[in-house]
Amino acid sequence: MQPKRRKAVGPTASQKVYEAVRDAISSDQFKVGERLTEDALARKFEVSRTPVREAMQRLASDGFVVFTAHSGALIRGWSAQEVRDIFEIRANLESMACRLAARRATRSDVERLEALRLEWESALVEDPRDVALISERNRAFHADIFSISDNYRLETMCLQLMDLGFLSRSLSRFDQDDINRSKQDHASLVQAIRAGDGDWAEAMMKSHILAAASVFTGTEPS
Amino acid sequence: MQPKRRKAVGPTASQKVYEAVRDAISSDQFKVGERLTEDALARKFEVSRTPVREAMQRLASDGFVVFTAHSGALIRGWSAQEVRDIFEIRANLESMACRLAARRATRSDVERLEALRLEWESALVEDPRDVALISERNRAFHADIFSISDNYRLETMCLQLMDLGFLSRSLSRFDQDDINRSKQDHASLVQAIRAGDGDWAEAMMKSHILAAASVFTGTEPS
DNA sequence: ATCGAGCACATTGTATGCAATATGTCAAAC
DNA sequence: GTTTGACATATTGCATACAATGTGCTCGAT
Repeated sequence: MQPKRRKAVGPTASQKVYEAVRDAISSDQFKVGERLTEDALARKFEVSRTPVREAMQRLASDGFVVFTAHSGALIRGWSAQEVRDIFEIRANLESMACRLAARRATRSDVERLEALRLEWESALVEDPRDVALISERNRAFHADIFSISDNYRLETMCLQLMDLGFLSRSLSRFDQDDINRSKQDHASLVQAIRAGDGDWAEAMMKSHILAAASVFTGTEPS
Repeated sequence: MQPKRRKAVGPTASQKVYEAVRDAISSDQFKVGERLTEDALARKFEVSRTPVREAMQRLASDGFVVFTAHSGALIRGWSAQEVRDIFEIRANLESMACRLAARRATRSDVERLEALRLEWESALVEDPRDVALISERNRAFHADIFSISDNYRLETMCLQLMDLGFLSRSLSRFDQDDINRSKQDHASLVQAIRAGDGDWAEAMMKSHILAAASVFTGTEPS
């Protein structure tokens, strides 16, 4: 509960549109190839086209939409090749972050991470069908590792890749074996980081991600 | 020489401003902390503030400027820590690209890469003080490796990191030994890729970048 | 002299209008 | 029936005006 600032002016309209549309894309609320017309979004959020355009620019920069001049923004889809490429990069970057995290984690970092892991497991046990909640907590767990790595740029890049949108789609393809493996992976990750064992942590994360990739690869949605 | 397209309409004003400012930042034409006011840029490029704002958004997204609401864009500087972080990431990502390039390079890829290497060496020999040209050709050489890796996303990310701006600043700190080592590194890189030896190529690139990092690290400009 | 409140100015954020461009439709030619 | 061109419409790109916010300065109190 942070102190209320005087003149606590909210985020700008542009920012709000950006976040709303980004979250909508991440949670798969648009169809691939769907066109995002500025007027429609402007009406929907009750702002003018200007902040909408700025939000679109940023979304395009992040890779959520493709933006061609005079033609506007389309929700982009991912070819099997692109999905494979992205998992390849994630396997490298996130395992790197994990190595750093193992080297740099304090005792309280490890405790917080473990708490996040348990929350994720709870969500998994309580309602295995609540993909949104499970994804959210999985994201929080991974994001905390990035944060512990204490390399801000790396953290940002990892988050960007993780948020590209097929995370929740990926989870829905997991069977029980995949879920059990993931549980074990997360537990081992915390253990490796707690032990300060960079090699272990790195290898663990790499295999964790490549396993997720193997579940996803070869499936072409929509 | 590409065929003239009908209706070859130029890039948009926003795009032109973006590229111009980005190149200006990359080639170190702004002082760190300098404020980029929209009006000033608009007058300079003879456009309105609207496309300038869009360019600023993208530059902020790329990490060239920091953009705080109601305060505008500042040329961002890099702490020693951030520079170290970025080199750390580059060492990982670019060596990954290099491994992929070694696996996937065709004969003509290797020939083109070797040609780029030789052009870079020429620039180095002809006028060692022409930092801009040498940087440009060094960039072309590395960029070609990214391209050969055939992972578009990876290519984009590597380019973004490489273009963050202290590349040319870095080069100016090289002494003769550093230059000789770089020449040897580049030659070995081509050799490793030609041989299709992913391990070698990856290790070579990693050491190449970490060596460059060690030259740069500990020096805090401006 | 130093500090703080308040006002004036500079700059950014947003809305709106118009110009430039793309997209879709329909008719005519083959 | 298919294709090609032109025209009408929809949508984006940019300019301008105004509102909201931040910044710095003056002026007065202590």
